[in-house]
Amino acid sequence: MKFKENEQGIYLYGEKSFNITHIFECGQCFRFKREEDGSYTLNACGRVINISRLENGFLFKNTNADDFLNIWVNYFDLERDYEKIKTEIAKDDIIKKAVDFGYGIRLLRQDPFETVISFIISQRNSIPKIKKVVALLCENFGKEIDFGGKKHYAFPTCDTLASLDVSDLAILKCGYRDKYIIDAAKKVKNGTVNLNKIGNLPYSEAKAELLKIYGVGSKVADCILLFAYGKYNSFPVDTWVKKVMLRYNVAEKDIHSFCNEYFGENAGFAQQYLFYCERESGFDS
DNA sequence: CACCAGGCAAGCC
DNA sequence: GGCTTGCATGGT
Repeated sequence: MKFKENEQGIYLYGEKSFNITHIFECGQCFRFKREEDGSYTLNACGRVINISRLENGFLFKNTNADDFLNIWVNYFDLERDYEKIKTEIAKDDIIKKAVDFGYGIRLLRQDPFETVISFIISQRNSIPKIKKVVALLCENFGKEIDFGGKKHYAFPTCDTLASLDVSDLAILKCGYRDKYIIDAAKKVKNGTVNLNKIGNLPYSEAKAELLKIYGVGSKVADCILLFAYGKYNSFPVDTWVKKVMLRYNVAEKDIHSFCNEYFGENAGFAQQYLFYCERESGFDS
């Protein structure tokens, strides 16, 4: 991981496994906007940055060396060797093609509470709809952030959401998920669910802690463990992944055991390449 | 009109 | 434990 600080921000270079389209469009994160110039504006960690692709690297605007080292290196998982992971998991033509297609994916280290709420919203929703609902949630209940002459909004705090009533979320038009959001915020606030200890728990215990939340099931818990806590043996199974696994001739009930055996401790990375390729490329024969 | 979207809880057995 | 059904909303 190599970078330089300049008057515009941070220039990241020499990293093959980094592509802003792959990172943001692969369905792990919902608070970004693709600008007309092809750059991406990201809202995360209470900050707003803009990332654009240059000839041999990427320019991160609205940051500096301190913030980059303290926040964004961790958020973008920049110290991990993705070339090595991709080589290890590319065991057949299906996963090889998916890795080639989404070669620049990185699994982000997102905020646990934001990830819990976002993936509660994600259930039985399309990604564009999820982005709309999350944006409305932030605009209505998040703290204002100024960037580029525009107003942006941080993700609402747990305290703020825990103080609301289900009816306060009617403006989100998120359907039956409104009560799940309130339940999650209240259980995190009163300590029924401890998001701080999950990172130190083994996979199954960490998952059990998340399943205490009304509206969090197996798939949403797996997404939270993978996208917020870096539990890379987690393998979320949704409708797209089920489609891919049909090509491996694996029955739905056997997907987890098969993938943990086949892809090993890096199953979560494989899942994300497969999901992105299946959804974006019309991979079918 | 039907069917689907990064599923889940509740009610059965 | 597994299987079935209802579920809010918007897009195609």
